[in-house]
Amino acid sequence: MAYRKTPAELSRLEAARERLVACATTVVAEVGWAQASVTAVADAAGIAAGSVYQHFPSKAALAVEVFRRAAGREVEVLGQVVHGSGDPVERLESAVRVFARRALENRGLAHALLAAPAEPAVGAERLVFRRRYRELFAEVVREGMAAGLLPPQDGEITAAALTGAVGEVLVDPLAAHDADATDVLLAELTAMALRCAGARPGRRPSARSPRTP
Amino acid sequence: MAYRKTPAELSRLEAARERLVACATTVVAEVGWAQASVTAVADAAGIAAGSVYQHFPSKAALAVEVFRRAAGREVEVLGQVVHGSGDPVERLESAVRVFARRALENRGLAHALLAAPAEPAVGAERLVFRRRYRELFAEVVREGMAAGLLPPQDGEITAAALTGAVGEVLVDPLAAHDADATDVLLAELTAMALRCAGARPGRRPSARSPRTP
DNA sequence: ACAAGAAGTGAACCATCATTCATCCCTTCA
DNA sequence: TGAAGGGATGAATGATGGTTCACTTCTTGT
Repeated sequence: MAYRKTPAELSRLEAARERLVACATTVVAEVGWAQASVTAVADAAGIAAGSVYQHFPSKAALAVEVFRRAAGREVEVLGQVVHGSGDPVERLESAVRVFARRALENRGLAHALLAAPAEPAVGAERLVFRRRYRELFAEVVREGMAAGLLPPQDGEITAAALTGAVGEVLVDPLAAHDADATDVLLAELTAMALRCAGARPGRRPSARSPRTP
Repeated sequence: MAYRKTPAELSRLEAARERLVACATTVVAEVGWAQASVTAVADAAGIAAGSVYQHFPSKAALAVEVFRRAAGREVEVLGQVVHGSGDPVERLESAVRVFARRALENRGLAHALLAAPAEPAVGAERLVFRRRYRELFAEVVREGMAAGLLPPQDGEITAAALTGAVGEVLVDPLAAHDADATDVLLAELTAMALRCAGARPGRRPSARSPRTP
């Protein structure tokens, strides 16, 4: 009799689950949470609707997993920048640039993570991750104040403002889509962010084309 | 026979419609769009669910009307401040303070207008009004630049950032609710906004308690 | 006061999905 | 090879909530 154990069969299960999460992420990035029905997601993954429940107890659980994975990646990347090298102001500038660039590279996903209407479970998760974004920005702002590079301010509020500001600029169809316009947008955004935190202007003119990580 | 004409009966109809919109606004401010079912709204207005369709062809139409009224009031008030007296920087500061204060005074409504998940029709309307907010901020930023009070920048981007920043700070449960904390929050917010637009600091120390319209 | 017409009612209707489950099929082990 | 244990299936189920409509109630003008 075939007992419930399976040597490499488990990996097939795990792979199917991963594939499901990946496909669901794609669907959500393309059509938003509201249009991402269980059927649509299952179709995209090439499985039946019922099979989704082999991997997740509910649609909400799948949605939360999708959100956590995607948002976690962003927080991870942002954390690397914020905790990287350079003075606090440089790191703040890099953080905003990286945050914005990644969002511009995958607008659909950025919209889903930051703004798209979603079920309550995802909304709650969104608040959690927004706070993480904010905490990262707040850290570097506080460091900048401690180093005397930024004027006294409430780091939390500045951080919240930066999160909201970048999101607002990115989310609705304001900027063009060609690479040149993207560079200009990034330059304006980072300049705005530095002003917002009170960094003294006129350090570097915020170079356009050369690669600035 | 009573023909379809009605002298003062029309006003009763109009009053009922107004009452419906007002009650729906209250419900939305209290429980959000998602929980504001036709039944709930009708109950709040003291009418039957079916009667809603005497005044609006669909729930979406009612929702859009509710949104337009409320958001229109905000745009109106903001426009008065932006087109009021004082130098551009003063008007920018006032605009942010008024925007934020009004939102703090009615958090539920602010959340509904700025962030709460909503049906597509309301989402579309939200984009329209966000653009109006932005245009107002952008105007005063451009004036500030023309007057040499603000450094060169993309007024649209700064305006979008201000809208997003204020929304972000206000919307999620960050700030306390007592009057004192509100004053501090408003002071920090306006200071952040002035930095964000690049206004030279140190003009007025942004008084706390005295009434600053 | 009465008839006609409009507004109000709320239970029934219908569409949309998430979820379930009887069944099928594939893999595993004797 | 064959039987058994689970994953996979997808049509049926159920819940939710917007919308409709046959009927009641109210107002109006004769």
